[in-house]
Amino acid sequence: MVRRKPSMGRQKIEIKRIQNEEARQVCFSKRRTGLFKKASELSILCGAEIGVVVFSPAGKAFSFGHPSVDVVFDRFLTGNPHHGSSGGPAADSRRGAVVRELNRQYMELHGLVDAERKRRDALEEAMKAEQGGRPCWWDNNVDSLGLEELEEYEKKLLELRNNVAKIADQLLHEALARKQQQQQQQHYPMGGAAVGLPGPFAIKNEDAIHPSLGGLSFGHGFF
Amino acid sequence: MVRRKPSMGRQKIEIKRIQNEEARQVCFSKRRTGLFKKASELSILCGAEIGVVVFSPAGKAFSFGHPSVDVVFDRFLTGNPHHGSSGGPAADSRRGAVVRELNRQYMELHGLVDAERKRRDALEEAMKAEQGGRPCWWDNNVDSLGLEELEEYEKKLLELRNNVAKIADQLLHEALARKQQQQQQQHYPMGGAAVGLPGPFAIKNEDAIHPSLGGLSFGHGFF
DNA sequence: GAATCTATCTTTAGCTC
DNA sequence: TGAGCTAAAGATAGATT
Repeated sequence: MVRRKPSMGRQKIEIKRIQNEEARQVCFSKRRTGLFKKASELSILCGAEIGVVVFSPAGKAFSFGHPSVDVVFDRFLTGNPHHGSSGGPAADSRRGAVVRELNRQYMELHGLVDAERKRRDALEEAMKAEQGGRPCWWDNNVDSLGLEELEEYEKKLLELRNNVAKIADQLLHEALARKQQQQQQQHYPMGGAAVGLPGPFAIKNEDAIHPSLGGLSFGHGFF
Repeated sequence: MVRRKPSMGRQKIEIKRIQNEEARQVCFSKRRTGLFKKASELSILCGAEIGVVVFSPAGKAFSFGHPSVDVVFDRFLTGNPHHGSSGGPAADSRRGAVVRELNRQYMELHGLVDAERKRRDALEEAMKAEQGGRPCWWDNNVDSLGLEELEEYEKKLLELRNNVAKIADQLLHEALARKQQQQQQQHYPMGGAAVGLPGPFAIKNEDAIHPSLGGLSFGHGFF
């Protein structure tokens, strides 16, 4: 009859960096799982929105989010005032820098158009006065030479500004979409608890992001 | 002698939304604290980088990060391949959409400038031929009427495009900087554990973001 | 390395102040 | 509203497979 080892059970540990690399890796896996479970429970129990990102020491990324990391981070970054949809007034603050600069440059260019228009008008005036009201044969075309195009430019520039505002607003979302493509969805069976997440949860493991790491050796391969 | 109630102790609960609003709020506070503590321990024990954002049901944001939420999220969003500095090649992909669209619009406008230049040249040619080489008295000024300005425009537009590219690249970092100003640093005494985080940790509570909520009443004030 | 086990440590539900 | 209490629930260090 073998003396059943009664197991020391869980031992108290000091919260400081674990020196043993293998033990550190095991602890990382266990606690990362536990952290995601806690996050999941918090979001379910209290209806809170949560985003968690964890990078292993080797740089591998894991994430948990409800309703999704992307939504939560976007809301965090844009200072979304409420549950409201993004792209509303909150988006203005995010794209504020771009639009402000575009407005400044637009006003500068608009000033040039205006100055050009005035100069042309004055020139036409002087011309008519000197020639006694008899116009050059191509006077009818003079407007199409530059002013028309300049005004076309001005219009285009306005469009440009508006487009850039929209694009700036989409910047983050596109980046996030790219991320989602690169990520494989990871199932969420959790230790053995089988909580069964009811809502649109998402746990991701970004394997595909750092393909170059595959060739590097990190001791025992800490991810 | 009053019968000391022996306390039922912790009761098992089902992981589903807590209906009682007050109980939900209490649970949120406790578990949020616990979640941040777990995150902190994970980052210390395993040297992992972690970012956590939690929105209370009322929309108030809390965050924990090591080394900081901003760093971790930026790394997550840009797909930072390693610990490297942000703003490197990864930033190109982030601003790709903006720059691509600006290039498209720039090419369109450039086409207009070119067409205008050709039309003007042709017109001047025809004019000279018809008048037998005798120019209008203001022929010397004709070039300054529009073409010069158009070319000025073209140049400005190029600057605009380059500026926007730079600005787009700074978008996220500016948003992050704004966030940091709005946030008050919150101490991290944790329940009563006094773990004493040694590194550059950061727990934040974004009180200042939703001043308008101050006037709203959320039942018992769920934040 | 990942899954399992178990004794213990840690978290927290329900109350009280 | 927040801090503290108590005891049961839950997480996990260490060891084993």
